[in-house]
Amino acid sequence: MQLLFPLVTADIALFTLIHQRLQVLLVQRAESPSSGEWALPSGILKPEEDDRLEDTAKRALRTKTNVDVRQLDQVATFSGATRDPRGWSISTVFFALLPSDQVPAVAGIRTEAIQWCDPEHHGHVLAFDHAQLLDQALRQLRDKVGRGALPLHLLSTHFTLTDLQRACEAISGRTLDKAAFRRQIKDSSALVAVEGEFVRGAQRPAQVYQAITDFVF
Amino acid sequence: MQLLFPLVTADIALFTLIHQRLQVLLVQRAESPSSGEWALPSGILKPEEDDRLEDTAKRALRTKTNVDVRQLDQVATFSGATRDPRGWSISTVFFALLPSDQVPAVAGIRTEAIQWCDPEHHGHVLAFDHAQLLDQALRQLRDKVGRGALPLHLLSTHFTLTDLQRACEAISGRTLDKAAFRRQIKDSSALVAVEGEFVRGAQRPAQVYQAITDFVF
DNA sequence: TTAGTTAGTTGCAAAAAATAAATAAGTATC
DNA sequence: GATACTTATTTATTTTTTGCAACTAACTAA
Repeated sequence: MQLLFPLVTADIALFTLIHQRLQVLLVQRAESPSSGEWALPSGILKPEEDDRLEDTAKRALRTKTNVDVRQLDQVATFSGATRDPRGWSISTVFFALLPSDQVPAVAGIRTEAIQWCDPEHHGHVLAFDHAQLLDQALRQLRDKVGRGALPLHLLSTHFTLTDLQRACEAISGRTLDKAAFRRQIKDSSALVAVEGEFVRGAQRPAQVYQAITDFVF
Repeated sequence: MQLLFPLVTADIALFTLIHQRLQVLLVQRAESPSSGEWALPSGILKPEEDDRLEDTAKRALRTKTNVDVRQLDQVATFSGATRDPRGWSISTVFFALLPSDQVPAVAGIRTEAIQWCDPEHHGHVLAFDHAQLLDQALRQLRDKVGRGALPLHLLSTHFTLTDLQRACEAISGRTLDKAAFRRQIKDSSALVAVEGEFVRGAQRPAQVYQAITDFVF
């Protein structure tokens, strides 16, 4: 069956850090088509409800995974007659970052299961062209961080510079130099030290930082 | 009136060089809404005709301006209930580059006029949110060239290194250093010299270059 | 006290980028 | 034909950025 109008969806690659590893949230589809297969969380546009496609994405995430995100980055829009068996479809892909302490444990309605997976070797065959969508989302996240953007949304509001460096390393997939990393942060002036607050361990206490008030990823 | 389904369009910012200046193609709309106002060339998705949104964009450009482009770069997708008076709409924006010797002179059907304009100071109030779309297209072009991509599609198949440097300067809006520019080109190895072919003037002849066969912008 | 651990800084060499200068190869003019 | 002029192309020099290693700081644990 061919639809007169295209199917319009918003898909999200939601990233988090678990044990210093970058993970992406996948859901097992509960409905046809591709029921039982794994995919990115996805929602169909509801013009009466959504102001913009960003809202479709947020709503989908809330409905299927009980997660609320504020920051969304648009990755790209995929379109065509064959990428979804229901017919001509348009999917705008976003990615979002979530601190590990907000990791959802409960599946939403109409979703069989949700799971955090390694975005590169997720071990599932993904439905539709979602493998490609995820690839591109991951690449865009890496490029952005590689160009100096600080993925603060992966961390709690208060964090140490080592926390942040570990996050960047998890994203880029390689270890970074401590001195160079701190130089870069000094230059960006996107962080402020929280005076008098430290994280203690079996070593010299680490200064706690937070984002400046008007920080944007 | 509110549509049940969103209006889906593809919009193009078509750039060229005229007298060493970067220009973008604007069209004067011949139909409602916003008839008479200036805008980016835009077309409505026809699922029966278009394989992907890229095809919608190419078709729109062909129809309205008699221009055929091969390379398209996706910029972003804009969406919302209020950006187009016809109702909930989705516009995926692309940009393309065209050599100045393929500049179209004739307006297509359903277009009152077409005009090459300075993309930053085009002197028109643009319809819908097209000023924003154009801004973002220009920014993306600049970023890409700033990261080392060579805008060969703005030039003829044969060109000199100075031609190419002028093109990059027109895009970035500042003068570039000759030595550094040539080093960058050597490193990229995206060009090959056309043996024995030179451009002559009142000076030392300039070596002619062309893109390698599998060049991608 | 001492060993161990991570935080944070400093110094330097290598690499890269920006700037300047020199050389090359032609045309136009005297 | 010599000289001036113009732009192409390369070479040299300086400055800035980056990568690496070492060093000091400040704590805990034994």
